[in-house]
Amino acid sequence: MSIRDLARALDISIGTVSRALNDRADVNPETRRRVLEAAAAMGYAPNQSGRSLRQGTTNAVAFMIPNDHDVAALGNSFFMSVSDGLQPVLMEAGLDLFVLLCPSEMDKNAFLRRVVERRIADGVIISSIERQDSRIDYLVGRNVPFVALGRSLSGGAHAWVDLDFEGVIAQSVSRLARLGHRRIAFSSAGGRINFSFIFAEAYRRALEAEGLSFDPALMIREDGTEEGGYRLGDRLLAMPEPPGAVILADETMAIGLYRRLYEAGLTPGRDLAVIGFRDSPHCRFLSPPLTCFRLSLHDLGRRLGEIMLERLKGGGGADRPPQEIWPMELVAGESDGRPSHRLRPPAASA
Amino acid sequence: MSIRDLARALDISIGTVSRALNDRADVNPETRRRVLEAAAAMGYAPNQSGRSLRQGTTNAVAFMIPNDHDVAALGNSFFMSVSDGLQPVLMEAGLDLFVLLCPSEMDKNAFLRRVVERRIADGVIISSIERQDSRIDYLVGRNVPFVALGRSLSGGAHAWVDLDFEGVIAQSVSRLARLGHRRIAFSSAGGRINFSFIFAEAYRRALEAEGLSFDPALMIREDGTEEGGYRLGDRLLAMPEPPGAVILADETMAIGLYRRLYEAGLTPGRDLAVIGFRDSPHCRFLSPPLTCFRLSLHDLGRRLGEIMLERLKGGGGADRPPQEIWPMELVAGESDGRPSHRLRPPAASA
DNA sequence: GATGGAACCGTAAACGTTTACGACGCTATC
DNA sequence: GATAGCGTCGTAAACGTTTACGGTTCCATC
Repeated sequence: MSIRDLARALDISIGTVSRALNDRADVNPETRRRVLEAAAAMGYAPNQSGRSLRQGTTNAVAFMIPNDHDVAALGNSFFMSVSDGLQPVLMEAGLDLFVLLCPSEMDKNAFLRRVVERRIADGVIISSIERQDSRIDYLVGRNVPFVALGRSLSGGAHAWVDLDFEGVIAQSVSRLARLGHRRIAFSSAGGRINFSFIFAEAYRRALEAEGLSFDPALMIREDGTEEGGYRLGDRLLAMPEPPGAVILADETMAIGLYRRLYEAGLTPGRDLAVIGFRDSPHCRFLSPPLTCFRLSLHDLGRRLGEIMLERLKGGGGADRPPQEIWPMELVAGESDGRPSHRLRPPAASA
Repeated sequence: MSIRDLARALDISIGTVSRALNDRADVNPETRRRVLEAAAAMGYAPNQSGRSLRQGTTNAVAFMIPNDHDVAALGNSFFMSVSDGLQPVLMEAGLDLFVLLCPSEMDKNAFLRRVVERRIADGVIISSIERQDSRIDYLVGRNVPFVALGRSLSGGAHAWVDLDFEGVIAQSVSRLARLGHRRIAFSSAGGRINFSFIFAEAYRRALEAEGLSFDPALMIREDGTEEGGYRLGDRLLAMPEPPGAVILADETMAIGLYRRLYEAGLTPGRDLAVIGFRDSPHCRFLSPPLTCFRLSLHDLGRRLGEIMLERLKGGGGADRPPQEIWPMELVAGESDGRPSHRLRPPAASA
């Protein structure tokens, strides 16, 4: 079922069929109608490989997301929501969206190179951006249209979209300081992901802005998972001089942290102030409600699509590529009360 | 950077280059070495469109997952984990995996047709199978290699893999009955998804097997989300004759249900026995621990990949397509205690 | 009636691969 | 020394499209 069959059935040339299907000008309206009708009737759709080969374009955009274990928690709901906004924008423009999962064992650079060199997509969206990310240098070097979901020190004038980590931390610290907190801990996953660095830097600056001193012992590295949050609770409880508040770089941690606190007979918000990061559905049912920050991932995804289309059309022209930081809005819960000094479990203090 | 450039650089014919790259027999080992070396040095990778066009095969498998709102909750962790097992198997065989998200506004059938007709992938994995699913008829009719993640009444002898819903319900009901429960509710999302029907049917049969009577009021339809679980709690509390136990078709509901119970001053396991479905990471931190069922989604994904490879190789031969039901193993928590009659909130009973 | 132009359509090349086929050179055999 | 066979390689066709180019028809104009 190729264009040839369709042409034969209609007794016209394949050139005309192609023009009719592609809405070109120089074709008789009546002919176009017949072609479209026959195509629908015979269930014809152009072979994408043929088109790609001829046009040098695949009509597809690849969204590369890592399947790492540490991102699995975050990634799930996060990337799905983003894709949900991204997809319709691309589809509107006649582009397919291929979500590509980079296997955990495979090098992200090698994976990306493979995708680009085999010409699987016209444009790429990369995520989980590292502080220095060679994928960006590679894409810039090969002049591949792309958008990064996350900032980086690499590259330079490439398009990216990112969340306002600085704003989140600044708001959190200042809010806690207003409540009277002077020892505010911060927990992040570390690693090479750039937002870990941004978070850490913003944390120090925010403390400074509030006139609070920085204590290295209060910057705690734990996975951004439920388990990580549980272990964070362990560590906080074991500290000789525990903080009165903790800010989480990943709200998923709150689930584990809450659990650990409850096990110790403590209540979040009363015995330890907790502020989470994103207002994710899985945390919406924590009790007491978690203070965190809202952002429409759907809108973010849509914007990502728009930028992608721009990059594809522009062909890497002289226009400044957009670089956007999306603010997040505080959602006040009841998890971040005034300081108390009850963090030691009752058993220990008895 | 095509095969022609590579051939020119090596001063041999493109035919030989192609044979060398594709590990064909009739090529001098020394020549092959030179070709591979040059390809690596010059960063050459065969253009996928060219290959596809010539071979009539795309070296890709499409994993079509819906982006519906009701599956968004389930889908997140579920599909990611499955993909994580699936991906390496395909990659080992030189196949790319494209995760395709069907936009919520778009008809699933139209989306699938588009994918198949444009020859985007050699094989398809479909999910969220409905009781009668025309996608299956379509794929069978067009002789497209595929595996369904979920049973259906449609099709017939096609390959599928599914979870053992019957076993889960039978185990849950019998376990609760042994604990002395006689009024056991069941909550599922309904809709056209086949597992809703399977669950409902299995529920009735399991009651019968235990000599318990079926009460339509105890089959409660709610979304398989946190919110759905919360509303389920509302409804249970409002019942004139509340059940002593409830089985959830989606463990995510447990999060909302727990919350609602706590708000009413009630404790899962003591005041209401709760059994969830899957042992998902998001429920692992519920307190008291949720009784649910374990299954390695990673293994399931791997098996899905193996079956896909089989289907692609077999070319739809005379062999029986595999149809597998994966058993799930009970993980005893503390959420399913003996019956009590304290479901009415203390305020109401006081 | 010759000419120009517009509207429409057919022809054929090109995209980058793979692969059937045949050609070449060499060695071993009778 | 002719021949067969093997190992290696080049040639060219084919996959399904799109598109530049030229051709045909028809109508309007001078």
